[in-house]
Amino acid sequence: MRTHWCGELRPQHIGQKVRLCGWASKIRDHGGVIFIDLRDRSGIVQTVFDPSACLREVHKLASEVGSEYVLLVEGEVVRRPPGTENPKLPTGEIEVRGERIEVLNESKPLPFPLTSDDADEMVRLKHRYLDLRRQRMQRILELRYKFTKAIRDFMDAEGFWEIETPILWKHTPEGAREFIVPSRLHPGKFYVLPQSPQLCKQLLMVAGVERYFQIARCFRDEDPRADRQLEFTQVDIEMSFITREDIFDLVERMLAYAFEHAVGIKVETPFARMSYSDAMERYGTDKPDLRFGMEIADITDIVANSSFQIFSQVASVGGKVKALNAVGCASFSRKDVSELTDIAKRAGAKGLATISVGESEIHSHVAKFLSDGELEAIFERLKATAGDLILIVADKGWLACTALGLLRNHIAAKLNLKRYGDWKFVWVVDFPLLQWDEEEGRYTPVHHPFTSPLPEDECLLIEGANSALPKGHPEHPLSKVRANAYDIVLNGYEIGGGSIRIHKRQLQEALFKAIDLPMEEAHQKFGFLLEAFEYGAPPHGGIALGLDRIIAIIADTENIREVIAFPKTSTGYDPMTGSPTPVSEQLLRDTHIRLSLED
RNA sequence: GGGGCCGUGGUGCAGCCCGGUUAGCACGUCGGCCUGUCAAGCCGGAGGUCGCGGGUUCAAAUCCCGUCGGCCCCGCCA
Repeated sequence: MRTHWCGELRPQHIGQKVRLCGWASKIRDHGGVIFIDLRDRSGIVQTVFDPSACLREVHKLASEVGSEYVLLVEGEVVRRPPGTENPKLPTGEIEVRGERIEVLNESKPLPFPLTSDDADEMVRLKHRYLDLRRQRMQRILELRYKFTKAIRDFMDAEGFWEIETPILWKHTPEGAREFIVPSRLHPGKFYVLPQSPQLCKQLLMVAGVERYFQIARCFRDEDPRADRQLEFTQVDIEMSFITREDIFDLVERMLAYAFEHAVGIKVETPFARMSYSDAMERYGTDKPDLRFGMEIADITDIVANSSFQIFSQVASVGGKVKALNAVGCASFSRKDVSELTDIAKRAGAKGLATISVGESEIHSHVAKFLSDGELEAIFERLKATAGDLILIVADKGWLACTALGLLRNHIAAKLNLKRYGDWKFVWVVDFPLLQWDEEEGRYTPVHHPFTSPLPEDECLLIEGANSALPKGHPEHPLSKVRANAYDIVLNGYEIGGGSIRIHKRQLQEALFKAIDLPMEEAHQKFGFLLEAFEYGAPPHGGIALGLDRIIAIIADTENIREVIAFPKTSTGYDPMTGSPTPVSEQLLRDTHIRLSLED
């Protein structure tokens, strides 16, 4: 139908007759000359219908065109008259002199403007097919395609096979709440949609596939957030006969390749690395944003004996006094500071001490309790100079760090330190393998129950079984086992995580014992995997990357719905189709389901 | 499960605090004029149960209660 794309026309096409297809984006009818901006996937080009240069009926047809009419326009590419070029358009030096116009379809007036970005999201989602017509959304769709394409190209070159795994899967307790699918052929029984292809990809390793990947859809029936959806996509990878170094190397090269080939962004490799405990100590989070400094410092030793009772008391019971230098924030208003205090309190801190450093004086409600020597030592440790604002939280170590971590992010956002175009990847390693679950009264896996411990920590798993210390105690061997697991973090967002898996029965049994999962029950839940592991399972490990989140970061949006073609609202509703909906009585009967709705 | 913010013609907003004209503005839309615009311009018109229900009041977009929907956060997300 067409000879060219609208957006590709340049001065080099001048003189050519072209036939274009697209939508009428913007119409400027001067009574005489009519301009119609014709838009297709590639961009926009101005078409002109001049009554002195085209047939009368062509001009009449053009005058009847409405917004978003679907058009076929034929004409000659000409240079725009001097002074009328539009530098805002890539095609702005030329225009198409319309000689023929055909209305392929009409359009009703639109429910929201396609030319601005601030329409109500609900309306956009209801008419997503219109929303996706907008150039910004098309760029995102294109970016997402190019990114996954690059990943496929790269993984192919590395010898990986993309293998599809079942969507109808088996219910396995632990982990996220699952979506269930009733079985018509097995009355009263259900499939579930996979939270991730985790177990499948491990079975593929037992199967000798060695190098697997998949752009995999995953489903979790948890409350969505700005950066979460009920269904999302992960780049799922698993390899045999490797150590975590191999995974790091592969993923670093893969991301560098995809960033460069999809978006032209050069990414520095190798990525930074940081232990979990380091991340918590220095940044107060397991997903530090390394685009800016402002590290958290420990000043417990400086103020342990100070006359400020809150500090000395916390120190004497094993707590920590942590501080952060909000560089250049001395001028924060009372309101700003009270906002900071609220954030700290939300994290569980009892309060926030601040010291505002001036040229010759300091402003602080705690300074009078601190000696000059103590103040000097604090300034020195935080490299504080005039104009800075020091924030101090005294509490249990991890709580003080977490509170300051939140403040660090808040202040950086306020000071505009989270700059777009800065790509700071970091591997966070050596997570604890287990965490104590107060409610359930047992240890639970931080990652998942097939994550191996660091080789040097395996003995702690055995020791743990015989320890005299109460479970949950921070010094209990089981609290101290580090996992051979890793997260990858980009600009403060966790974009993926993985581990080297357990592949030996003995270690797996020790792990189940540590989390108080009887072998019998383990077999009920994961029997197929445990059995598979008895037939020569190779050492293996892998990672899963959150594709939606990565695309969102590149597209510079906090909202993951922006990078999903047909997303759902934060209650899991789809305004376009109206789903979820009730189903017919017949379908319920077929699938042996009786509803018991309250009220 | 809990908390915060929001809901006013098709779209984006104002009005709400301190109740009282015909609910205002911009965009879009419709009609007219207009031969170089690109946020085209000028003139005119249509379009609103102020999310819904209840209450207070002589009187409610405005105050109160409830409810529905949206967004964000905590819990949750191995």
